[in-house]
Amino acid sequence: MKSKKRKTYHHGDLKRTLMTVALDAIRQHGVDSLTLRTLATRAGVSSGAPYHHFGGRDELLAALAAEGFELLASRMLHAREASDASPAIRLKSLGIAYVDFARTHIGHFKVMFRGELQGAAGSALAIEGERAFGLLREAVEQCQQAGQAPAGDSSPLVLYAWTTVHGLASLMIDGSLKKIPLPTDKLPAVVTELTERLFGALAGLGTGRQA
Amino acid sequence: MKSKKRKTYHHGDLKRTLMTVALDAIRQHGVDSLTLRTLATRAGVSSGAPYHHFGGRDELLAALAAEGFELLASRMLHAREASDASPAIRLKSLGIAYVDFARTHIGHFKVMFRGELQGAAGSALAIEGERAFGLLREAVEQCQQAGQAPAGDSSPLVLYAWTTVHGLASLMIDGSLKKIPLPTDKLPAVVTELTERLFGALAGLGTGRQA
DNA sequence: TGTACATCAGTGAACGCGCGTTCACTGATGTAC
DNA sequence: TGTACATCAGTGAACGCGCGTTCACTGATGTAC
Repeated sequence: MKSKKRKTYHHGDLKRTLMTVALDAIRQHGVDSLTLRTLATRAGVSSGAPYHHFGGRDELLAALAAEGFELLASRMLHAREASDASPAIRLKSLGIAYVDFARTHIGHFKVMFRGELQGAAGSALAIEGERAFGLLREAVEQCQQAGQAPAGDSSPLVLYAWTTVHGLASLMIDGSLKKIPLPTDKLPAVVTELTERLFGALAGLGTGRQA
Repeated sequence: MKSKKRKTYHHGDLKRTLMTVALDAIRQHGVDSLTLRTLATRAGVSSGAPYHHFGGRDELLAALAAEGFELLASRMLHAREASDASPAIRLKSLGIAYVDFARTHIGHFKVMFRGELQGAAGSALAIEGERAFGLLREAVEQCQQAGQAPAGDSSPLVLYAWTTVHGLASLMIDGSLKKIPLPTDKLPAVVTELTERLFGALAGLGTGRQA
């Protein structure tokens, strides 16, 4: 079918191809319906081929999740470096980077945040996920030190930031955003603006006492 | 095993039992790993029994989702009735009701918001889901009319509200909230306070132009 | 109240299917000399 | 440059398994008279 089909016996880049095909399938149909067999078919190889690159289905998913966490962290790190004007602006950039990552890496995002991967590989991934979270916390606390966010325990503020970006990302990904009549082609701009607003509102929070 | 096991040939309330057991399994292990066979076993009946009450697995899931949407709408309606002081307070109550529903109905919530149910039953459910969303929109627009939220297109504000409650609910449900060191027993109170703050901040939004 | 019968709601064996995974194999590629 | 051989990365048939689903059956319940 594919014009690309070089009839070499050795594929050359099957590992990457499998991951890409998997991400595409996950983006469209979710993690659960992913099977190694259809993956192999879609990649143009036999059903046994993937086992030369992954220990099994779970290992493939773990690899995707790990890649996703790395990408997310790198996006956020990059966003932080690019805008060192003020802590508040830095925090805003981090939030936008988070949402933008989700928007452009739907497959990764879905694998990363399905709760059911736990286990041995799961805890390793949890540590990975901690990095992005740590960046958020750091940025929030720097806002506090600069007087751009209310002092005190940072946890509620971090929770607020996390809620905002993760909520927006989740809605975008499960398709619920379609309920809101926004021009689809302008969605990125709208999302950016909204993220800015939401994070901008952080400075106005926290006047009450902590629980 | 169960002391409850009345050895009547007819179960009496198998439909409800199956749904309850299913919700429990989904809460713990997610939708994907749910099988009718283990469900039947857990309910103490044979593998064929569920088919006297549901057309099949998909129909059971659809029933759970429908029940969830009804419960959510009823919770939100109740919250709205209970607090007709001012539009802003009403909006806050709706948000709290949403998050509280998610917290106390994790199984329902997971079934309701997995994107992959589409199809014939899916569109029917989408309409159901529209109800809760409509209540939010209504409350936001009443805030606008009362001057408690910035005028103009309500969509960005509704998106803001939706993002907030859904994000908080999602984080609670996939376990990510464990990353934030909060006393577990006080979580409900914290969530309530946070939701109040988030929705309270809505009035300060929207000074920019719409996209 | 008792009896005959229809219907309801279970049983449990059986079916086909698709999946993850394994394995003996084989063609292509890399390397030592 | 050519040859022998090891290794890599595929093939494709086969396996067992658990699942959704079906079906002939049967015990329990409801109803008409």
